[in-house]
Amino acid sequence: MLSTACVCTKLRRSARAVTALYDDALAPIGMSTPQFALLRTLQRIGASPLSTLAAASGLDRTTLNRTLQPLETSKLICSRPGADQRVRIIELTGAGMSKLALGTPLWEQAQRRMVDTLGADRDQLFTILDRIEEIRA
Amino acid sequence: MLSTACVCTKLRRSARAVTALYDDALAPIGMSTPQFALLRTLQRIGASPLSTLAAASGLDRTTLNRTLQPLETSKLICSRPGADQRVRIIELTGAGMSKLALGTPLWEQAQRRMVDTLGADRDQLFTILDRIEEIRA
DNA sequence: TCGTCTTACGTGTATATGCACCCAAATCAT
DNA sequence: ATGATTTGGGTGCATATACACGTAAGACGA
Repeated sequence: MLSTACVCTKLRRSARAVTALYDDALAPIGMSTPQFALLRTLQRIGASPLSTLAAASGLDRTTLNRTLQPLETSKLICSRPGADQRVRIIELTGAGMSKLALGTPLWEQAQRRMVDTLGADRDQLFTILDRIEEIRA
Repeated sequence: MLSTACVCTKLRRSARAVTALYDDALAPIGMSTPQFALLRTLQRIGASPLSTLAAASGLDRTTLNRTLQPLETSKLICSRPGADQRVRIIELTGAGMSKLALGTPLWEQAQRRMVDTLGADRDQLFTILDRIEEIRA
């Protein structure tokens, strides 16, 4: 593989590699990393409007909507209108929580692999990535 | 946006942010960052079989095929069979080279923005990402 | 040389991602 | 109250990404 000086290409490439690792780990429960990450986020913030969940995830609202569709089809999440009839509340179902419980050790396996590989560089990496996430202004 | 301990989520998030920055910069020539990166790679390695270009780019062969389609439609690249009738040689067209010339200062603008933001951390970041790219083994 | 194995590709399918544009509900100013 | 504005969502479209599967051409051994 050619080396690149392009920060964007470099980051995209590494993200793909890491995604493949986590996807492999999650394969037994038939979920992708973005999907599983969504369940984890929902668990943390609880039932929330679509836009709130999107903001929490750092995803575009429309992207989130599309990502939710297969999860709603497989009943891992459900949605209902809020008091404000415009909002759509997204919520974890019982099946979703079970899936989370099943997937967590699988996710931890990939995560441990990364943490071990990164060692002490992990803090530095996260610090740099924090800065990078704020760039688009 | 919620913070996350997940290395995968973190990397994907930053990659999206940086991609948006480069995409904005490249908007005047109507190309995405992955597309432009492909032209740059082609320029570096010259006319090559699909699989060679895929390996150089660190992309799946089938992903590359799909990414090439709009570029071939807009005549920025062309393809022809090689001596070995199985291979498909991908090549930059004149229009492709012109587009590269037009886009390069735009790409440099985004790249400079990143380099300035990262400062001395850039080397460390690249070193860490190099290690990360080798993880899936 | 004739089958067999390998290699290079293409396509079907599915998810990930976000912009432009549209609709409906809530809010606000007059 | 009512018309204008803002806010929350959904969809069409396009690209990005890769796995599974199928096909054709080259390579190679018996």
